Amino acid sequence: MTHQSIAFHHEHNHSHCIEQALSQARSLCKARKQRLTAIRELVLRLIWQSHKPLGAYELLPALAEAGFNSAPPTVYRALDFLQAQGLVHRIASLNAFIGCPSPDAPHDGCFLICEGCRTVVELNADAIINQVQQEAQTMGFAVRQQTIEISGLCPNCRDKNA
Amino acid sequence: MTHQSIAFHHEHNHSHCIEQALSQARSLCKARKQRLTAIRELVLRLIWQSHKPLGAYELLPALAEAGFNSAPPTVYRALDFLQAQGLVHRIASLNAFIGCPSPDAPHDGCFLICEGCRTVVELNADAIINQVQQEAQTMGFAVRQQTIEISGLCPNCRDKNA
DNA sequence: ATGACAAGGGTTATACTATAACATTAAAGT
DNA sequence: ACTTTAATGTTATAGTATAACCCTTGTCAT
Ligand SMILES: [Zn+2]
Ligand SMILES: [Zn+2]
Ligand SMILES: [Zn+2]
Ligand SMILES: [Zn+2]
Repeated sequence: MTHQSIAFHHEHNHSHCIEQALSQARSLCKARKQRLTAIRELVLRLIWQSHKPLGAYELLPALAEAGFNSAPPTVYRALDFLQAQGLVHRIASLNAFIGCPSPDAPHDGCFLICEGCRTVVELNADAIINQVQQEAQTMGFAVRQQTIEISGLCPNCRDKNA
Repeated sequence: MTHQSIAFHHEHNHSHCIEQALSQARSLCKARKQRLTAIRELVLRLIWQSHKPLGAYELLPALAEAGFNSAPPTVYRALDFLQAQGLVHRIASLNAFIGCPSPDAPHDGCFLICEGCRTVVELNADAIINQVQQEAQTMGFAVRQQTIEISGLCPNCRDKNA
């Protein structure tokens, strides 16, 4: 099992995913002198509850439960921060957010989105990104950002449907 | 100049783009026994006013001017039809719609989006799509749909900024 | 310490995007 | 003509995101 595909294995030790994400976030923010406040950490933890992307409004009830203000700006501010730090990605085709498993270096994600179980896996897709760069270059186009979101069926759901 | 990149050349004969798109749409719909009604054709024509994507709500005033009902469902229905026929694509990262220059065969577009002039070009990106297929396959993932949207600067805007 | 400043968060309102549901009209097939 | 289906009109509402303003808290220089 590759590191990337771990999310497609439903029985993996997910608390490890959560703890690793939070630990990485803390050390990254510390190194960058950015403040991982209580709200921000909570939002990050909520997003990492699973490998399924969450919409901003799905986060609000949990913020309310935790005693924070739960108006939209609160969660969008936290999400903006987390995105700026590369800790979460926004999935444009779903209007939803997913934790980044490798936030050390800033990058655009490349996502496999299962339409069966809604699990999302972020690929290390250098090959795709290089291919895109190449195509763009022949058009004289200077790439700044890439949105690459692939929908379909993960191995589990594909087998079920077969 | 390649066929693909024509939209990046601001001085091209755009009425030719429009007429070709409409003529293709008429013949495709006829062949498929689908009705390209007045509203649908108008929406398609509006979208082809330029090579810049339009939001659904940007179409409403023109529909009103033409004497049609201009409530959101009207334009979304037309857009749904045009998308189903492959005549327009939705750009998820912009919540906007763009005409498809090659609607004969159904496909997911692969778009270069200029952040300077907002012009969008659809690539014939078999190479990218094959690369994506390959990456997905190694994960056991069955691709159904691809969202590939590249933002950056077109040749013109890149030169201006330099 | 203390004050000045910047960053974060609370709060209200609103903009923007998209769809549900049901009534009415127009088209197509018999 | 009659039936049936597809398209459009209409009203209401759901879902996503941001503007603007104010107050609190943290940061930092003095
Ligand atoms: Zn996990
Ligand atoms: Zn990532
Ligand atoms: Zn196309
Ligand atoms: Zn441009």
